[in-house]
Amino acid sequence: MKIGELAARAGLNASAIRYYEKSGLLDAAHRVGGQRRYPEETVYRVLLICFASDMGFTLSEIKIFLDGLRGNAPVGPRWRKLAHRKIEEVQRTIKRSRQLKTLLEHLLKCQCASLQVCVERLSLSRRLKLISD
Amino acid sequence: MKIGELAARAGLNASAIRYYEKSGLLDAAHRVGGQRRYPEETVYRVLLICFASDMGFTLSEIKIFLDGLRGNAPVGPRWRKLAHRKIEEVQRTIKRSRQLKTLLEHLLKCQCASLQVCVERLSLSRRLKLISD
DNA sequence: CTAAAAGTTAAAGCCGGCTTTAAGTCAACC
DNA sequence: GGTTGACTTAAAGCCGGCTTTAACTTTTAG
Repeated sequence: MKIGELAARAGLNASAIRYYEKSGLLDAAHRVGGQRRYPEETVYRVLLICFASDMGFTLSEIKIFLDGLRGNAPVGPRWRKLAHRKIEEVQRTIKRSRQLKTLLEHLLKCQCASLQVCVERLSLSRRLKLISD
Repeated sequence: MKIGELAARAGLNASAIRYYEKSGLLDAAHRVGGQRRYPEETVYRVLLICFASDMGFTLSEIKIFLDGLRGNAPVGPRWRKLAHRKIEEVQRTIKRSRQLKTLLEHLLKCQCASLQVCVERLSLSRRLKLISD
């Protein structure tokens, strides 16, 4: 498979694939006349990269993730550490997102005199509470 | 209040404050001998910017948000449109985050032979499901 | 056989949100 | 009144994750 087909099957540009190679996420591909040729498995690997990327992993995190893959199941202390860190990060994100959603939905229909009042009513973030002191 | 104090009270660098001014988030400050002087209210405005920024708004979105403030309560069609868009965005974020959390917690304790198996068991994203076809 | 399509490289560009740098000015204290 | 620290500006730099550009080679279709 040439780079164009691989890219198309993963929904990426060829330049992104080359970038992944340069970043160490993909091994240097086998060449024919200077051109990269890929085996079928690479599609899976690239789709994994896309998935992790969608999930908000940075490329260097994805490298740790992929380096930890053994028989397609991730393992190893580095990986476990990353996973724990990510879980905490994700929990904070969820909390923040819920607060924001609550605030926005409230603001769209509220009659409060000021943001401070809304924020108090919704018991939002310490940072914004500081404001109303 | 000079820029350094304002910055300190908002937990920012002075350069960030100057950047906000240049970006139109803060009005050009009153000057004394060429130096910026701020009234107390500006602290509130900057804290609002920090809060919105924490919440994942871009600076240009924050501009819309602040431009819509009337008596500290946001209004106007531009603002309402932004709010609706943000709510959808936030919903997607929450969904994605939950999936990721589920996947990571599962991977930390699972005995699945491969990621494909995990993904199937957890009924995850279409994109990764494609992989297991 | 030829022309177009797809591949190659290194290097530069882009985005947002600042920070840093350089060179200079102002203010606060002794 | 001099030193030091906080301020000023414009411009450049940084980060990640690519894309674009330019100049070139290889493959493929007709």
